[in-house]
Amino acid sequence: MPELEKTYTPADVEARWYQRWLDDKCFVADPARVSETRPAYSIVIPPPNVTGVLHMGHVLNNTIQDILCRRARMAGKEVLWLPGTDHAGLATQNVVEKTLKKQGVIKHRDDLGREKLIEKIWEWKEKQGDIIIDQLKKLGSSCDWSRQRFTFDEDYNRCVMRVFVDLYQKGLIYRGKRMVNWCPSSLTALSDEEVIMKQQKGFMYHFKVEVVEAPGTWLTIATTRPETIPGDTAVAVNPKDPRYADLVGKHIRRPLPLENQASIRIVADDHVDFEFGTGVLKVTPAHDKADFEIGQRHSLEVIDVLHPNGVLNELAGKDLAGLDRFEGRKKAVELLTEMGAMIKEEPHQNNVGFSERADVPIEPRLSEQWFLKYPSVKESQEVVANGTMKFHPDRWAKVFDHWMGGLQDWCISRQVWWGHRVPVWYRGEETYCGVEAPEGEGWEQDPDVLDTWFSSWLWPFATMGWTGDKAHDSTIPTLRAFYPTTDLVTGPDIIFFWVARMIMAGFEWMGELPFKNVYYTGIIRDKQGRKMSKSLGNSPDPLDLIATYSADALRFGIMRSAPLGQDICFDEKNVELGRNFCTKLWNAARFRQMQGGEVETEISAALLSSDDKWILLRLNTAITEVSIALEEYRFSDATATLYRFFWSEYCDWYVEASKAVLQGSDAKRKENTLAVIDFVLGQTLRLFHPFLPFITEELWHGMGFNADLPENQGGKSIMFAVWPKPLDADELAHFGILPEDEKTANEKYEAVNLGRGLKSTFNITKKVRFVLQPNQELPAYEIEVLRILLNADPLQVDAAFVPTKGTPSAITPLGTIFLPLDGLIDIEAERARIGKELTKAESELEKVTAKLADENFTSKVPQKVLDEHQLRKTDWQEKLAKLREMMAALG
RNA sequence: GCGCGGUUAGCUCAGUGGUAGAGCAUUGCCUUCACACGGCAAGGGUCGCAGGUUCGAACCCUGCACCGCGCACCA
Repeated sequence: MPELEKTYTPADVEARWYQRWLDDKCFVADPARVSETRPAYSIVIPPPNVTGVLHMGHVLNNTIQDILCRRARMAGKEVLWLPGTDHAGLATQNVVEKTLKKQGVIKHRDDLGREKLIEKIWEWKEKQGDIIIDQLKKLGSSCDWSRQRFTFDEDYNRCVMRVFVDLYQKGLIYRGKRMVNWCPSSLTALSDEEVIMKQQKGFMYHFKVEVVEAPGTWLTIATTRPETIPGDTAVAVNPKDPRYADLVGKHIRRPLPLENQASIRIVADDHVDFEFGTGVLKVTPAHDKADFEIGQRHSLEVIDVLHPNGVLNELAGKDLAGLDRFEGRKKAVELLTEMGAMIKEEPHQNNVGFSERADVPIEPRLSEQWFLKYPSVKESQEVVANGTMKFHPDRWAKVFDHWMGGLQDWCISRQVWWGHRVPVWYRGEETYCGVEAPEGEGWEQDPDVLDTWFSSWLWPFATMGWTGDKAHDSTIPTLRAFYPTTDLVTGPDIIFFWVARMIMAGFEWMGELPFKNVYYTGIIRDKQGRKMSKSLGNSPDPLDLIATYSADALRFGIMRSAPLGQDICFDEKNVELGRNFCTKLWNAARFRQMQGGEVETEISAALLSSDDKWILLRLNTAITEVSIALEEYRFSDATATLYRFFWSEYCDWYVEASKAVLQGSDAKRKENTLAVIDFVLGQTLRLFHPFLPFITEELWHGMGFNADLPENQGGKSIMFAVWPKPLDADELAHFGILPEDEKTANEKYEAVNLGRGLKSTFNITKKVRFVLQPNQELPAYEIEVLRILLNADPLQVDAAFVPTKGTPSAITPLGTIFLPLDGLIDIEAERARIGKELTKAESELEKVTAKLADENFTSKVPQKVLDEHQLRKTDWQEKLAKLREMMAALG
């Protein structure tokens, strides 16, 4: 057995193994290997933005995917984890534009023009685009990099074009002039999902207008946006509102712009809530969605008073034109005040839609855009509702269903340059839609590009070579073998953006769901519960964490704190704990090596100690728990089990107890104990591998566990070693392990705990003499284990032991343990200690006795509960009697 | 307004009807021959509040409060 270094150096080890895995093509999926006995397992990565850098959300998300993939590999599946990046239209263009501006290359994107800017972005992508990919590799992600995709690759672009054309031909895509969410900063339309409502503190302005037909009659209007008054083309009241019934059909004089105080109509519309404000609504069809609809119902003129960038235009009048909308608001208030129309302004809270990316209030704006009526809605909704596709946790199914039930057409065109261009050409009155440009002269392509998500929703199949030609697609090995994918791991924040749309796309073009399970991670928060974000600067750099603690530690730390379905409260302490855990694992392995000898593979049933049997049973439990937890996506439970099993059960109890054999002189027993250790360690490394890929691989080889294994079953890499199975009934019988063996060792450990407690109570820090007055026959081996675990010197076994007055003692399942403290007896302290225990025993006994005396209880309770209480009563009675004896012995 | 989560030890969380748990943190002791990134031990909770069901409630039911999220939205 080779010798392990005294300290573990993760940085070297992690880099070395990752390169080895790549060189050995360990992550490459081969569709040809898929068979009935070797089922396919696949995940497509949620493609990170190509401009992105790894953040804690990626760490969480990709660690989970990697765990699932590695575990599937060990379970004998052919695994494809398909990676790639997203061109992220607007986001990327913003980043590159900003960089170019900073470098002084341009002042505005028009300085370069469309083609040149796109060229620049491609250059940037070639240079910077793999940063996040490299970071994912640092984390240990076992993606099949030979299949890495980019949503703007040529092949992928063709998929997007095909889908557009298909939907166009089906009549599901149309172009129309509609009210859309306009971002005045990015100068593009946005989908409803890209608008975030935020509560804003502003003012409600009340101003009065005069009725034209009845001079001297004034109406008061409440508005939050006085700067849009020049765009008003009516005022509206509720038809049922008695206050204004006689005014409907009359006109008011619009106060702004000053040079054009037009007379506009008073209309009646049900939309107006007469309890809100003054019950009089100014109608600005160009700048409000609801107003636009009112305008449609009453055939109102639409006056757009804003430039696309949010600056008021000449229609707003000479006083307002050229002002930004917020400046214009102040100016409009001034003007109204000056003319005496302003009645009051009061603080007002309302919700304003913000552009998700640019973080500025959006403008509802009338413009010509492309829209999509969602396809395959019914199938998509059903497949989740009936559980064919499972959401974890399943409460997201309800959220999904709700959204699917209220679908609005999707505005898919964007007025940016970086993205898939709308495949539509115009020539005079002619329109052509096709994957390729039309033949002939004079065609001009639509300038818009498509929403990034219009490409992302094809990800599960467009990455696998999909062409849209059914006959051909059915011959594509990757698509055949790995679609539909098994699991999708993503955040619930993109359930509408991405998940829902992928489901619809899957049905529409593959005729099948795109994945069978969706696991929604939590959102990572800092210790104060705040969402991690760049602007708050509260997100640690995962690469720093990896440098400080190792990738394994980061993975373990984040998994430990990621319960299913809940947000994650991130604390670097967890990563530190992960690091400590790896160190523990390393040292435990070293301890085994220091015992010498080769890897022992033969366990002799006859030579198994009670502790051996115990640890084998605990291992069985751990294997079962971890396996089930992983199947149910309970990653934090799985890590908790691993932690408990390895640190507490294996290291703290089993290894310490085994020292009785290892430090003894019986070579045969020693060899057998080593065989148990090797078996447990080998299984443990396998269980840990999905979580801690690097250190487990290093130890797997360092300990020689790979020797004698077939190449594809752990000989080459632990990642192909067979996932542990609990010993079955036959195997347990073969080793002579009975369920009660667990109890036997537990009783011994309880005795140890009590003995240590005594020592601690009396502040004994050195080796000391214990006396055990056993209540049963105890083999020498057990005595020796007790002696070692108690750090006793000596441990005297004496059934007839008569303690001197005041000797501290404890009642244990194996008998009474005494701590004879010749000359050091503090009778008062011991009396106090026993007194405390007495009180506890008395009160417990009282409680259980009272319950058992209650007919109401005994007559209604199931037998099992009754027995349990009866037993508890006896236990406490015995204990109490002993304690009284001990007290009496103190005199 | 509608809906969904959450509220258990200082912190992060397990615990779906039968003796309140874990890890971390804290405190004390220990440089014991794998590991001080370690070992041993100790202290610490009327389970958000109020009712109800039950022999028995952290757990089931009703209402409320607070925190977080989503959807909708009235100028």
